[in-house]
Amino acid sequence: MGSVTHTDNGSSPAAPAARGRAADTSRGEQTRQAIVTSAIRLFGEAGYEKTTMRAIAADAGVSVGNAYYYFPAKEALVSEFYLELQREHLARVEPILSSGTSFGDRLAAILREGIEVWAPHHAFAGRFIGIAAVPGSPVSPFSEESTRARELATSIFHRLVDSTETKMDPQLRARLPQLLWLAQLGLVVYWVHDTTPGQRRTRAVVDLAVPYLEYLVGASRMKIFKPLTTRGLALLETLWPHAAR
Amino acid sequence: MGSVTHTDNGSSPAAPAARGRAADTSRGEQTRQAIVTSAIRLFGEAGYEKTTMRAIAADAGVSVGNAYYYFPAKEALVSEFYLELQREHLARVEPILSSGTSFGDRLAAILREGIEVWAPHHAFAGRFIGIAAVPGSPVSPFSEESTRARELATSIFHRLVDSTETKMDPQLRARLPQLLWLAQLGLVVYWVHDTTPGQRRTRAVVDLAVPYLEYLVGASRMKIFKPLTTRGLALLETLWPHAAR
DNA sequence: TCCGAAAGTTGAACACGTTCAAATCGGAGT
DNA sequence: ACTCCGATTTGAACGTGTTCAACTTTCGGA
Repeated sequence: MGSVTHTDNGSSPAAPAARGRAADTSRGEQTRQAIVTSAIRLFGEAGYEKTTMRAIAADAGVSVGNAYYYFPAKEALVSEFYLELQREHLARVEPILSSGTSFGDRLAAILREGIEVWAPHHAFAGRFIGIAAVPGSPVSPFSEESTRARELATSIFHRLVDSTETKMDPQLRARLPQLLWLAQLGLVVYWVHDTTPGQRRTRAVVDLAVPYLEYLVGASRMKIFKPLTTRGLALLETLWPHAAR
Repeated sequence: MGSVTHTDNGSSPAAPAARGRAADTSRGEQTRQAIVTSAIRLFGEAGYEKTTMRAIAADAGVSVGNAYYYFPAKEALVSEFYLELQREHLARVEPILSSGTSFGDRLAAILREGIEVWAPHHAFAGRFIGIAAVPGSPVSPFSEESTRARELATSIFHRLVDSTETKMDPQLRARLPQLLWLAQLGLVVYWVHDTTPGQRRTRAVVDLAVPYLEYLVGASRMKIFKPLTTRGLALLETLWPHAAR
């Protein structure tokens, strides 16, 4: 869980006078990490609301004000939590991508691992989605700030698609990673609202949806489905122009 | 805008001792309305965060505590705002449903009117979605509490589908209203995040998506599309069992 | 070795959402 | 007219996220 190489994410230790931007002064980075660690643990233990900034600061052994020196708001700490889980997901996905199984099997495995990683934090995820859904938020999956995280996520599907031999419409192939990312987004929203024990409903949806997607993808190369594919992709192009990754 | 007949919604004036449930004691209802009116106006003027409970109470001429006698939280007032706009949308949709134009034209008109109604509150809608997205929230479109609002919304699409003569798979016809509701939900999410001036991107999406949907619906009765339709509906059935309206 | 500026840190203070014990009101029953 | 009793109303108080002016530490260069 914990010890994953920390990719230098965009979050800044310097809210004031952000010009210096040196790699990481040992002291500052240490404090920052202490805060993040405490926040993640407390969020996981007590949820979002119950975990107060004062508690996080106390647990990390710093003052409240100091936490705000490194993070502009409580929400920013949530995004650290998210990054932690995304790294975990990424690590678990690696062997799946390397495996030689079919497109559908690997897609299902990727989605299931995502659910698995988040499962212990279902309650927290509800709050998280509330924060991520508001447009201005840096945690929003559509925001400028999360471009990196978005690319990281789509890169998974890029590798999946690139390494699959399933025949499909070439235009679709080019766009499939983004479509899968969107599908995953929808799945997450569904999962968060899924109150069945262990979110078993969501798992059932995956079981059904993945073969369906596989079928659709395969069908895309058939002549009769061309208009469906083409027009769908045209819609996607309006929705999400290809230039903007 | 303002003077729409007030359908007796579920919100309660009685947080404490809610058993009596009499129609509406003149006094209480008057206070309640004053608070709602002030809240809606201030939300519209200054947004969600900027509008404080103290300001709402002051504007309505009551004490802060009194506002909490009628509404359990600030969020509850947001749902009043939402209801107001939904009523407005409903009113505008009425003539559209009665019009004899094609399925697609009416669907597009319905969606466009929705955008029109919300357009002045784009910023506010961002916050609103953040609140609605969290599972426990009574404002969540999937929550128990908003069953009524959900039914009201789907009823629009029910009437649209029932009064359309477009040929389509009968199974699909039975489920189409819910699918359209889901599509509308997606559109709203997209619109909220659409930063193009006047949200013109969203309008373009409607222009493209509606004919596409019309095409898909029409195609559903063709033999070659049967598996696509059937399996899609099976997925929907898992996702959202028909029994649970 | 010392200085000064930058980085880091502090805790009190502020504004806000929310709670609650107490005060007030209004009308039904006598 | 009087008395209850529930419905309504109040405002002070609490806990929270956030800000900020002041303080301390660090460290490169004279």
